[in-house]
Amino acid sequence: MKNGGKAAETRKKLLDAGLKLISKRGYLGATTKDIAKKAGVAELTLFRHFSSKEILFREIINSYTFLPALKGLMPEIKNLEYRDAMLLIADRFLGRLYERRDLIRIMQSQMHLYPSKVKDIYQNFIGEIYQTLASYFRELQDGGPLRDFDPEYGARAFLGMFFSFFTVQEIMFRKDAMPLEEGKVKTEFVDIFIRGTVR
Amino acid sequence: MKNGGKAAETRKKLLDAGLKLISKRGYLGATTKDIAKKAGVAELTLFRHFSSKEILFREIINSYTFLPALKGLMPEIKNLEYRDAMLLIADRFLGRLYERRDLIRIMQSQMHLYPSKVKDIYQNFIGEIYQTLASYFRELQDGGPLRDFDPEYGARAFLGMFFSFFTVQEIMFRKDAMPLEEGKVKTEFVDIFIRGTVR
DNA sequence: AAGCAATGTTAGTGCTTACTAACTTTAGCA
DNA sequence: TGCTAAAGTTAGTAAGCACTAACATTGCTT
Repeated sequence: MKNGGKAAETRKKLLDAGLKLISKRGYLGATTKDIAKKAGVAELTLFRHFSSKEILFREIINSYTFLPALKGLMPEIKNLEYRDAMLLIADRFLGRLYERRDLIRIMQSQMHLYPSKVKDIYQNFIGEIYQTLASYFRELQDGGPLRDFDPEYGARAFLGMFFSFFTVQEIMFRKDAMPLEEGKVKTEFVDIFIRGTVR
Repeated sequence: MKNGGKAAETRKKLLDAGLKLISKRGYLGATTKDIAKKAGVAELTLFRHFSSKEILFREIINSYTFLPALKGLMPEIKNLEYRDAMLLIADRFLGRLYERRDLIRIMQSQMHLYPSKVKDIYQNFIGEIYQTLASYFRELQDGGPLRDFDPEYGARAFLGMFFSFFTVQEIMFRKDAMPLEEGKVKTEFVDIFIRGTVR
């Protein structure tokens, strides 16, 4: 392994440690000393890789920005029935949220520090999902099985149910209050979204 | 006005200023100096009312805890049609969220600092709403117009749509991205919840 | 008018933080 | 073996933080 490879490895360790600590304690609560310790390097090494704490934070946000999560799913979905498609989308969406829970925690708690940056990320992630889902609805409305509701609002309603569930379960209380079972959440929410609640 | 009245007034000003600043900058980001300044008093006065910053924070959380928001609505609701009832609930719920947006911001970002305290508050507020709504569903299922879904999950789905909408709109971006119109949100979300999305 | 509770003013303490300087140690590669 | 990039070690700085001491001032109540 080259020397450059070692530096890149250290850099990665610092980004990982920073992500976890900041998501846990907030930007101000996570000290450079602790981040370095968690990464297993000297504090000075942190500053050799990132000239300030703020730059480290920016790099964390950048490097962990997630790629589109749903777009690649669309071809696959068009061959499914409506209900199965929605179940799949719910599954992937929740999965993505779980994968990125640290980043989401940061977004929710550090929004005030870097509003524009975090906004960009949010729009990359959630915004793209909204659009994809809304256009899927549009197709199914045009001569398809769906009634005439506003697709944008529908996408927000659907994803909002799951996002809120995720927030309560994972961000606010770590599993120890108001537990709902994940599998049942998917089917119940999807059924409500499809059939509504009246007989 | 008595002297005690003046002290109580100062105390209130400090609680108000603390709520706003902490909700904006976080617990660590809001300094006692700034809180006192915002309240229009000397920093020392803050410490004469609250012996430490942490105690000030606790008092803020305590004093702004909201009372049950939906329970009092139930008698009123039983005379309404299902759709009108759900619209009213949506309206009150969203209204309550707007009223308490500062506290909710704190809950979302400072959860990790005081998990048990904030958890209590959350359960007072949201938990009670869930229960109330779930039992309303139960009644309407028993020989009423509602089909047989799990009422707990239904309550979470319904309130989750609105909570998520509120979060995105008010907490994450202050109105400047992905705007949905509030009135339309209520009717679209309620209609989806009632009728679903298929024809 | 006098007393007293509440607040202001000024100056400070000790601690922690982000960040730096100067020098040493390690480990891969020519 | 010796060069070099990368990291370690130690010791520090300046600034900001929560919080305190000592004393002066305000204004309501009687």
